[in-house]
Amino acid sequence: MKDFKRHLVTAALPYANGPVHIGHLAGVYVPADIYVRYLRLKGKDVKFVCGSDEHGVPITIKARNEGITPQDVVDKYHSIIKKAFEDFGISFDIYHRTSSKTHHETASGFFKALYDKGEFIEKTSEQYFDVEANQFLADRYIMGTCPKCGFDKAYGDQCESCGTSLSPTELKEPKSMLSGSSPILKETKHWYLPLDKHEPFLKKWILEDHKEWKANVYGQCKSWIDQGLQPRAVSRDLNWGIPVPVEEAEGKVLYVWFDAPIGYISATKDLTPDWELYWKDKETKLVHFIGKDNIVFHCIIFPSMLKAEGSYNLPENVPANEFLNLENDKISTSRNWAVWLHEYLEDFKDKQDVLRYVLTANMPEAKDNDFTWKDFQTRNNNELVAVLGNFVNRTVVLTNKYFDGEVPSPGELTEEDQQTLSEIITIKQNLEKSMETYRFREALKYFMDLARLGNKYLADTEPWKLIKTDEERVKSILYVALQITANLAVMSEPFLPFTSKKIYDFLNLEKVSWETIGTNILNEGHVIKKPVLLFEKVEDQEIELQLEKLEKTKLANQATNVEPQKEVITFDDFTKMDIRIGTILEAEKVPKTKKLLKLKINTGIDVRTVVSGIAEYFEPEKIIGQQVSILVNLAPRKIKGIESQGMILMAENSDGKLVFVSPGDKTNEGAMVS
RNA sequence: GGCGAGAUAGCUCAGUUGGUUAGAGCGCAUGAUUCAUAAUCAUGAGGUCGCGAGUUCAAGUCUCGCUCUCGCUACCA
Repeated sequence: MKDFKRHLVTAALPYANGPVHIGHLAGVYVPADIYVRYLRLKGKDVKFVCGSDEHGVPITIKARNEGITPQDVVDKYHSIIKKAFEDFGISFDIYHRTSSKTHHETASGFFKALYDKGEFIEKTSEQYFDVEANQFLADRYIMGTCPKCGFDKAYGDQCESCGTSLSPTELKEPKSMLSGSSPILKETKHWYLPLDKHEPFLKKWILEDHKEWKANVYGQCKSWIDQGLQPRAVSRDLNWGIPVPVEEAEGKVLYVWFDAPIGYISATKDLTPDWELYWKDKETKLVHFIGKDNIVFHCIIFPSMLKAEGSYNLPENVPANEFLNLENDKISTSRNWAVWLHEYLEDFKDKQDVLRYVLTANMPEAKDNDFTWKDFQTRNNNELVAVLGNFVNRTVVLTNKYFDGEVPSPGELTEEDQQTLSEIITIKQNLEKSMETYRFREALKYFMDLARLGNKYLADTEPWKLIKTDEERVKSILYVALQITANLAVMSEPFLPFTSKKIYDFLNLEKVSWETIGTNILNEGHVIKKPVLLFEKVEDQEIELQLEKLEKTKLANQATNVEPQKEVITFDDFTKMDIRIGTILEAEKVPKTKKLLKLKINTGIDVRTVVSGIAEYFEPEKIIGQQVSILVNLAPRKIKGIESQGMILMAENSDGKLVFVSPGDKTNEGAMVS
């Protein structure tokens, strides 16, 4: 493995429209922090940069909804996020933000450099423009009638009623959400990064030169490259963001994914005047820590940008984690299904390390993992308290009890003693190997092995018995046990920084470097203090409290999930709809689809074919004979080449499951619903 | 449906280039121990490595097909 002179480590920029939760921590920030702390302990020259990603359309929408400015939104979440990271000991050298002046200049300059080199292609297309507000409209700012379901409040990118993805020009009667006026189509020019042009380079760089990347990362990159890369737009018509630094680009900003990764560079600039060393010197190793949703940006797009510019380093590795679930359910900000970092600290004061430990031990390195409170309790009680905390405590207590807290001078060490001490070095080497290959849960396991080794050593040597007969021997034993404890203080620092500090404190020791591991860190005669408990048990009731909290969230979601009433319609509007009771005669899956069933339905009027997206919830054989409500006078529509003549009425419950709307008692086909 | 990732002990997961009797932690059982936050230590039970073929002297590991889970994507009136 090449030995680099210095390291630059980045962690994905969190998007500043909400606080951060355990998923963020487990996926990106804890592993990055462990890695960086380890490098620092080894005396490496390392910079660890991150910051808030503060541009993009969702922030402007949130601002509009809350009646505040986008700057207010990002100010609020930037400070919440920044504090959460500090509280958990995520040791950034700088936590920056993309709304800063430095970033605007850097991103702007980066664009200009590529522009001047002719690295972009320009394309002109027609987009909606609000004449009153004098600006182009983002897809989300256009509302109109959905061409598919007729819902009159569909957005330009998606109809919330039927879920269809749309493009703004498909909407009927489009209206601007800014002024309410009808927008006009107007030509607008945008700049594209021709990823296709970089394809040969990416192919070699990733597929040949970086086969060591994690399977999920390598696989996803390969899939993208194999499918052929397309030019990607790097500008948007929006007024929140970084203006495109070209004369003819008034009212345009850099697309958020273009500006966000440049945030790593801006952060480094504000951190050190030597920033170029960290970005451009070939002796610097660049590593991006991200979640799996960010793989394409960090492995394909950002490297293409850097390559196009020409003077920057490319990442040596991009260790992306999978996702963390919570109690068997996807973590979701909008559904409030998460453990928020600031709330955790309210309930578990000063227990940052417990969470860091549990998240590391169960880190989603190779596949999605599940966080459960029960597991949290078990790991705390059976591993942190029983193995680590207990070993340190018994060693320090014994030393205080037998030798008044003075590190005893050992006699001649037995083979067992030496064996045990040399084991520390083996553990150190294993741990280093894991760290350097980004296997942090494995590294954590090795660290815990050291505490286990200590417990075993004490059980085997039994100093509490020997003290009655052979005090000299006990001196050697506690000397060895104390060295293990001191080694634990050093080794725990990357994983459990708060705990590490506690151990150092009562050992009355100054922080030492990684390379001290395996040596005798505590000198004989050195006086240690009384121990403090490193961890305390988590009781059942604390866990129940958390589970209740989640249960409440579930209930609250069900309550709030009820859609508000739609616009009032007249009786005439209603009578236009012809809804009948029908019976399903035949049902079969539409080939090559996941959700579609082709149904033959006896409507009383006739027998007709209806295509319906219910295949995920019903097996075709089991719904034959089922009575349903069917809208019979809906205009026919072709779906997957089959003409669908009507629409089955379904109710969606709070779990998202579909149920038939059918009469309570068996009714004759063709009966009208009114 | 397309693409990617995953499926190994009751639970959570390792298993790097195919190589002896498939490992760890937790849980469980039995025993030892009492310095320690009733914490520790030892031993043991427990696996058709998702299913089915194939390549090989040898397959958890490679190839093909299938099933299920997760993510992206398409389909949903």
